[in-house]
Amino acid sequence: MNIKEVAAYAKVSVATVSRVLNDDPSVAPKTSEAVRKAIAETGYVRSALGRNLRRAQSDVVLVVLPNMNNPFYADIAEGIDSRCKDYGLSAMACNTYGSHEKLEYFCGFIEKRQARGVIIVSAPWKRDYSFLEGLPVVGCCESREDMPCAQVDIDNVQAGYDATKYLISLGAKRIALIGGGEISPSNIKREQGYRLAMRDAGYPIDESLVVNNCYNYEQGSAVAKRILNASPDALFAAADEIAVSFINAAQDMGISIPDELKIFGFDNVHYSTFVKPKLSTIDQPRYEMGVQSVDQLMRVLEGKKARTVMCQYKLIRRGSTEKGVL
Amino acid sequence: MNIKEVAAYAKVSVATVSRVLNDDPSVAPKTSEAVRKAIAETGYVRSALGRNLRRAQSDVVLVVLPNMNNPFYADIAEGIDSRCKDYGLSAMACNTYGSHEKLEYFCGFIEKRQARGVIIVSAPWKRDYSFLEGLPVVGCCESREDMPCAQVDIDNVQAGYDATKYLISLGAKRIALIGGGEISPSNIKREQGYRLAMRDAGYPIDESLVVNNCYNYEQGSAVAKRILNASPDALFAAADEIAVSFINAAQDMGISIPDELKIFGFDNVHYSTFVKPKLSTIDQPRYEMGVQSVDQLMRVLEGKKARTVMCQYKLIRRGSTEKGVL
DNA sequence: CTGAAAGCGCTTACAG
DNA sequence: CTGAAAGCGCTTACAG
Repeated sequence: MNIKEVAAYAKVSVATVSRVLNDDPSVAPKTSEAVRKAIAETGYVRSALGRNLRRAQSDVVLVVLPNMNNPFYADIAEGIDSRCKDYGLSAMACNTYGSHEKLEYFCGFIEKRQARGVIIVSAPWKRDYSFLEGLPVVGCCESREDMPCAQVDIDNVQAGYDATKYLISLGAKRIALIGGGEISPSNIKREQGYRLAMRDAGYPIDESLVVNNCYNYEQGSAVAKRILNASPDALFAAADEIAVSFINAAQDMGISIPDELKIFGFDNVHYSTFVKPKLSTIDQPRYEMGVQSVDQLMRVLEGKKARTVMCQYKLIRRGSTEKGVL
Repeated sequence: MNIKEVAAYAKVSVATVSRVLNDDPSVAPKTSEAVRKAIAETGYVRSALGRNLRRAQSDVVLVVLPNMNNPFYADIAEGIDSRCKDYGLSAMACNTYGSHEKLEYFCGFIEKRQARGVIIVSAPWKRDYSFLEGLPVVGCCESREDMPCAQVDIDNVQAGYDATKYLISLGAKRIALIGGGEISPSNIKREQGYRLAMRDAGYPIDESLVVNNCYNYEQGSAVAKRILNASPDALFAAADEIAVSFINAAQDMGISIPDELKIFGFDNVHYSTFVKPKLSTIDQPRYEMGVQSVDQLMRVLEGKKARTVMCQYKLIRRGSTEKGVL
């Protein structure tokens, strides 16, 4: 069933059917009604292919993200979904699994006219991003200088600084840092913040307490013993999952939290409250960051100047750093 | 830049450019080379819109799922991604947030010609699924009789039976059941399996130990005290998140696990090993289920008979049910 | 208020 | 081996 058949069924021209489909007010009420009746009776569904080809634009926004394992992305996606709907667009998520080739492949959907724009959530960490130049693309999280597009993020240097300063305010002096990928922009910034705060407090950093390239629970557990044996009095992990691995490792070693060791994470994922004590962490406004990403993408699409947006994070105090706190 | 301009640039017809684009072997090597050069020099990217309209098909498979919060879906998505690639298709994920309207909306992409087919992961729980009749759609998880399409799932009745029987084999007699949605097909089946196993063992079910509509950690925590005060000797939760909430609640009440209470979950999500003791659970072959879903979808698209596939699950024994087990 | 016609960017039988 | 032409399903100026 195509528009021509519906037109014949309703005894009008295809132009008229098209006008009804597009709510053109110039169509006479009676004609419009007849066409709607024909559409209903035939079960006709307009082909987006014909329409999009003719209008030279798609109504799909691609959300390109590393994978769906991290629930951190879920709220961002929800913000994107919601705001896209406001603009009459549909968001669809594609996984790169960290592959730069896949990122390029999905961005290619713009040029192939299958997507109106792309929101890149936590871009893979290496490589050249110059191919994004001029494309309707917005980055969300893992913002970086060499990405030629508007980006949405939090101030990770400040967040790392705040977290460390908070631990210091609780009396910590020997603070371990367990970081993620050495080339991850956010990780680099969080470490910068950590180092600034330690310097400002006048505390030396014991480099044996600093570890990087620690991505998941298993890797955290693997280095935990060595770090904990060096007796830090606090620990700042660049991800909640790592922090949780240290909570467990510390408890196995009979180290009491938060008395002997304060542990601080990052991201406030839902299971950060499943552990005991509950994890203190940084909460990023994930949903809002998704919304902002769409807004900036729309600015690009409308030819307006898009800008890089820094969102407000929250420091969440819980039992892993303070006794008696929820 | 369109195919016409490339043709002019290469001094050939658009037909020839199209043939080169489609690797038609009838094109003379020299001509082909010249066209490829033109494409490279002009930076031409073929419009998928024109191509898809002409060929009357899209190369996108929509993966419709409730949300991205549950890492359970991540592995399914990865299996789908991987298998789609084998078929030259691109998988894109869309969230319904449990809305039946959104499910219908996304399935509409098939009729709008924007998607070749749809894989519905964990369909929303109520309503009429007859609109799927005849569409190239496959269901994955939460399989149901009234869904007129091929489906991929595990045998949830048997899994519930096995889990319960396993707890019984460890000496449990008063086994609590904490279920999810009362109208979720998988939940209903797991409870069936539980009841069958209890009956086969000749143990009565204390209905005060059976709870449903318990979806998340908070809801688990909310009912935990009442259930635990009724002193079950084991507990089967229809989701790991619920099981974890009970591990924590039991420990708060001074109940020792697994000695006084054995706890069993479902799904083997990654944080089921973050807790202490580690959680015994049922592991579904998520990746494989994703792969199978694509295979069945391809059968539908090729006009072959697709079938409903039951995958093998694994019962994972850990410390929440047995002392000394990893 | 409505219709005939051009055209979006491709692919593919058909003819040569 | 290559090109001219039709046509996929729409939208939209243009004419009336």
